[in-house]
Amino acid sequence: MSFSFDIEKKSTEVNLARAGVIHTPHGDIQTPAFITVGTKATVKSLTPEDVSKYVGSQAVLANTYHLYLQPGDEIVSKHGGFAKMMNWQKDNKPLPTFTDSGGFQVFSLGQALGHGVSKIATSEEISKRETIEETSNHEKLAHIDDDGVTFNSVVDGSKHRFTPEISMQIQHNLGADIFFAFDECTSPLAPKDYQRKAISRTYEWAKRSLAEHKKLGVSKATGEVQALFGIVQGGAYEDLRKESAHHMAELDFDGYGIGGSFTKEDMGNAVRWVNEILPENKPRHLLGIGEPIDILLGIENGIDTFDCVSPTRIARNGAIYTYDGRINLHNAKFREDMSPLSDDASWYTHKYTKSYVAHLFKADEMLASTLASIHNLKFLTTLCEDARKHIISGTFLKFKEDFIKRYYKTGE
RNA sequence: UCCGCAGUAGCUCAGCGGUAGAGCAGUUCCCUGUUAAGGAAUUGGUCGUAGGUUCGAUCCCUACCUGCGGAG
Repeated sequence: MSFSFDIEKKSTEVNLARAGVIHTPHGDIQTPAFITVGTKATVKSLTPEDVSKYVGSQAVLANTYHLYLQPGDEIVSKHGGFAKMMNWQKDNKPLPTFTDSGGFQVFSLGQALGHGVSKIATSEEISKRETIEETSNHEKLAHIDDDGVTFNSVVDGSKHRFTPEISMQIQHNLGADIFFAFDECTSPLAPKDYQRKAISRTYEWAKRSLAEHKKLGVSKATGEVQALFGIVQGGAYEDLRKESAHHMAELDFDGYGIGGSFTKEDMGNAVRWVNEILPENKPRHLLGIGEPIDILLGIENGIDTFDCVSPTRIARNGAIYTYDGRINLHNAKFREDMSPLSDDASWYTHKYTKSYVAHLFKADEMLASTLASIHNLKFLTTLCEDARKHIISGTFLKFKEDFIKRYYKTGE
């Protein structure tokens, strides 16, 4: 069985939104869908059963950079791929997986390291970018050239090199159903001419990724066909985004990722510029995004799948999503709040009070991270499921507006 | 009863003749292809009580109170 994508229903209200199904050798993904991040072949603080059963995640995304360094992609391959290694399945049936190419680490361990630079910037920060000078070579853990990236391991400091070819070889060992071309993710604070250079480099790397993938054939780990997605870059610039989208659209990828940096205000626009160009019949993944509002904007503008560390990261630090906005369980007012974490009785986290989970956070208990992570992942997973239903029933816009009205009513 | 030691932020403790600091706790904030169970900000004190010395006492002196240890 191989890879394909069916569009089940195009939105009757907005041009780009659609509900679909991604078929993979390890099961289907109903889209739009939130893909849970398990960087090192584990979703932090959760068992695979938590993720499949209590969250209901359809797929997990792991990272090439991290698994290459630890435990090493050859070991992952000996397990039959990272899905098997981490026991990612439900009722003994395999579930789909993604791997990211390691391109993002070029940014997060390179230009961004030590600067507190996020890939999401405000336009204000971008206008002040000249105050951010080039990081000195001693501080950076990654150095980019046209052929690839040389970097130092965050595990032990040892020196390594990624090229598009090496990323493909590693990802064939990791064995995900869907994996990404090796790209360069730029800082939102990088000047435009650098971002222009980065999209042509990403284009060259995309062609090399595709060629290497074809040469390698099926996954070494699973013996199955893998789908390769090309990545569109271009920062917050409309012309660069469109140029990059045209680059990728002309290549024979199975689907597309939209990566890189956006301004908070322009994310929906950037996604629309790109998705109006990308071929309609191929799935589109928005890399590393999702706050609830961003997910709705992405779906409206033609995104099929998302992944994001935010739900689990903020969960580990005490924050959870609610339909009335994000709350911080460290706040004193939750000490005696007897209401359930989730109002929905069908959710696993309905059984726990805010007071209890707040206590777990204050006591520094591991279960706090577990419960909050289950909750936040369930929230985003459900958000995507609900969006899907409303696209099919033709009521997406009202659903989106109602959600946003309620979510932002109380704060921000 | 005597001797010694100690009383400084909610807790554990620094400090010093020029009207006080830290860590933790507390109170908040931040996190978007995870170097993240991470990071940041910030509120708290008539320095045990009462006198005295001094230009000036949390610091030196006296008494008292409280706690701990020792002697009896």
